[in-house]
Amino acid sequence: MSEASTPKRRSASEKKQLTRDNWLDAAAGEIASGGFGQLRVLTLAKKLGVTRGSFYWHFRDHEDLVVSFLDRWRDRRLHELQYWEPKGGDVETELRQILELLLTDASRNIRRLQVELAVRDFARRNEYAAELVTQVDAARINQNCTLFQRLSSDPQHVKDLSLLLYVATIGSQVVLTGKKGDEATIQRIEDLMARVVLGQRDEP
Amino acid sequence: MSEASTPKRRSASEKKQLTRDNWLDAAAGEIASGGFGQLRVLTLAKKLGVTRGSFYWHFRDHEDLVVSFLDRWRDRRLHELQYWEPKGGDVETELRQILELLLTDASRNIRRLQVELAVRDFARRNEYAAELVTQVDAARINQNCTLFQRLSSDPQHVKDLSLLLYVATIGSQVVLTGKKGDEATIQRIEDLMARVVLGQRDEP
DNA sequence: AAAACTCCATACACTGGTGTATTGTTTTTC
DNA sequence: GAAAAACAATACACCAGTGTATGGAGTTTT
Repeated sequence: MSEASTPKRRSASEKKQLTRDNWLDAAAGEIASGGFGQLRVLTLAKKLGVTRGSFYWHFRDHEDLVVSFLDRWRDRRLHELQYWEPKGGDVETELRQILELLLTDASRNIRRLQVELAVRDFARRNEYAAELVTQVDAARINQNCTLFQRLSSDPQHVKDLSLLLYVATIGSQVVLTGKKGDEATIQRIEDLMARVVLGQRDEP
Repeated sequence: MSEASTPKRRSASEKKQLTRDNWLDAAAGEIASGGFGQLRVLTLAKKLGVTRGSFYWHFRDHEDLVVSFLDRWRDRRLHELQYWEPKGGDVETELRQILELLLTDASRNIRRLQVELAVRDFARRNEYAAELVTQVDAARINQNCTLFQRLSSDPQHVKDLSLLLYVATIGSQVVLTGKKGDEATIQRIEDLMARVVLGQRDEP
């Protein structure tokens, strides 16, 4: 979080020293492709071109790595919500922006998506991860609520719509996992959701 | 969780011999709680009160167990779709039945849900599992389509609604994973989805 | 009842992974 | 520029898990 002056670009030839964050970045790759269950410090070390001796300098043990990774993930997910304020004057365009952010945009960054799904899966058997996931979920749904307040005056209705939208996006990310033709499908869901939200506006 | 610590000799007290399906059932428990990554034949053997010698008689190796489990899962998921024909004369009550089946009913059987989520997660890094999941997804969405044909005359609209409903259900199962107050939340989603589907009826 | 088949136990070899201790090599700091 | 601190390599002990080979114990077949 606090190192801005040392970007530490390490290529194979430049043997720069590693930071804790470098290890976490490498871990992200492993977690994205194989989940937390496949997270091996040995594999990470090979990937970074060092031995495990380095790892046990930066981290206490394997669990320390996992917890640190989860913490960083939570912090980043919560922090990024700040920049989500849409700035379209029209209500409909604003909604479109939100939907695009939640669906199209999220599906493009497959690495981030894979990590999120891995964290969600891990949360099913790890108390700490589950706690962080609920925090992030709550924050996001709450965020949607504030964005949707312009669409309806009924607060309960706003909450319901936010929740529906959220589970729909998560479901899309789970079901449509990078297959062909998913782009178009996501677009269809996006359109439909927009129609749903706009159509349900202010009718109790 | 706890079993008799006498792996020594299985006394002839009606100790029935194991079948392939018994092993698969035990595997379901492990997969539900820990995912495919935690599937150990040693643990299974302990759970069943035998040693690994038995396992390697019924299965060629660990992979054989996984593939067999996935096959059985696919077969059962496809087969159960047969019994989903709702028989409510009214269109709305029929829709309600479908929704209850997809949301409330599915969330109650947490064991089945956990297994499904584990399979989905495993599918992200296993080609074969991914293939089976797409099969099941397609079959279910298609099923929803046939059920929804009574609600709209536009086939594309029917497809869209089916897909939206499906991703919403999956998303619910992923997000609301057994926390407190989920029953009520699911009920709200169910109501909202019903309003969405009925409200969007036959308007292109 | 002997042979054959089915199912399970035991023992062993082997792999891949963790964690620790110790030493070696760079960077910082004074 | 030397001491100190940060980082990394090596070697080791150790464990959990797989797969295989082989030898039983029950049951069924002939």
